Amino acid sequence: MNEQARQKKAIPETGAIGAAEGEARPGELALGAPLDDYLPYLLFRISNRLALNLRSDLRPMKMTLARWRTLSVLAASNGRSMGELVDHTVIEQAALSRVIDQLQRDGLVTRRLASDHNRVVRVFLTRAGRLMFRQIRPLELAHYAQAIEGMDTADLVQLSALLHRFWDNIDR
Amino acid sequence: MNEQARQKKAIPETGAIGAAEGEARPGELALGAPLDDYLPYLLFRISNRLALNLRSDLRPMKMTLARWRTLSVLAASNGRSMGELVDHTVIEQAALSRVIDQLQRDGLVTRRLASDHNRVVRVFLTRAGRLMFRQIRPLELAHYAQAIEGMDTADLVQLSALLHRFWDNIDR
DNA sequence: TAATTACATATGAAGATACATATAATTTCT
DNA sequence: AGAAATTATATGTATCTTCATATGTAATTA
Repeated sequence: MNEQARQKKAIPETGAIGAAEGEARPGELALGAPLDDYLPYLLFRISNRLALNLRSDLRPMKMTLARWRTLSVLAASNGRSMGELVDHTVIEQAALSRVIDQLQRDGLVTRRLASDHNRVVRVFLTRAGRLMFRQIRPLELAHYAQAIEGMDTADLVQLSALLHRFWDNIDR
Repeated sequence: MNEQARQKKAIPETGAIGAAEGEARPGELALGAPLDDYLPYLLFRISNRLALNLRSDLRPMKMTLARWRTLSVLAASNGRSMGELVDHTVIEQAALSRVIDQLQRDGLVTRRLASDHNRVVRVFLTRAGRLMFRQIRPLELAHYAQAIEGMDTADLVQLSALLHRFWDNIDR
């Protein structure tokens, strides 16, 4: 990411090369249209850049993104079932199962059968898990502070509201 | 994702279990604070849900998300170098190299040495690549249409502007 | 209540990604 | 110009994710 950043601003958003070859006929999807304003693509890039940036902080403490997000969800809402974690983390069930394996191996969470339903597994942070969360969260928040630089509360409230509407539309 | 959707609305955002254990002392990061309004987390969930939804459409045509996004970037801006593609797709260099391998194997792109710099590789869509793009794009746009249901142009312009500011802050 | 279906989680195998490093082409420095 | 540093891309290896399916538990039905 570092080397790439240096050259970034030099890249034209729509190359003459591509535009020449991909001219759209009327009624057809434009091949040479810029992607930058397409919201899903913008959202994706933001999310992945944030992930990329955070990863460098996570690496020294042997933490991966999937594990970190899972830890965060548990920090906000301990004792969730696997299924609930799947929904909250947006990690696939099979992957989540192994994410929890790893967190458990590292002593950060424990699995316990739900008292009422013997097929439901609930996941709990351990003391070490809570400690790890408290240790990493500030690093994440530092990134966030940079991301919202120059944006005031009204902007953020607005952005949050719009994103929630977006989310409600796709989450089903 | 389907089974999970059914139970989703029943999940309380902050569990009493977690809240009880993770009470924050003054000046400390809240352990039991809801994650839902934390923007990076919201962005991540949106991005991943979109990805998850799209993947089911991509699967039948043997297309993966990384390959699709790369194809999209090339459709918007053909003949980019590997490095430029890394920036635009936010896929890591090593991963992108193999993504291009695959696309090339499938006959959707070709690699060509840049005429002036013998170490930069430029990537071009083939006819088949353009066809594939035109075939998949409508599916993606259908998802998008659903995502922005109920949002008017002003909302979208606003959202886009805010996200661009966010992006500019983190992209370096 | 035995059989059937649905649900929650786990696991094997294949494929994809990440990290470190290799290779090769330029550029910079002295 | 020659040596050292930089840049662009590729590749080996370990780890992670995905897809398909297995396993065990609970709910439904005949």
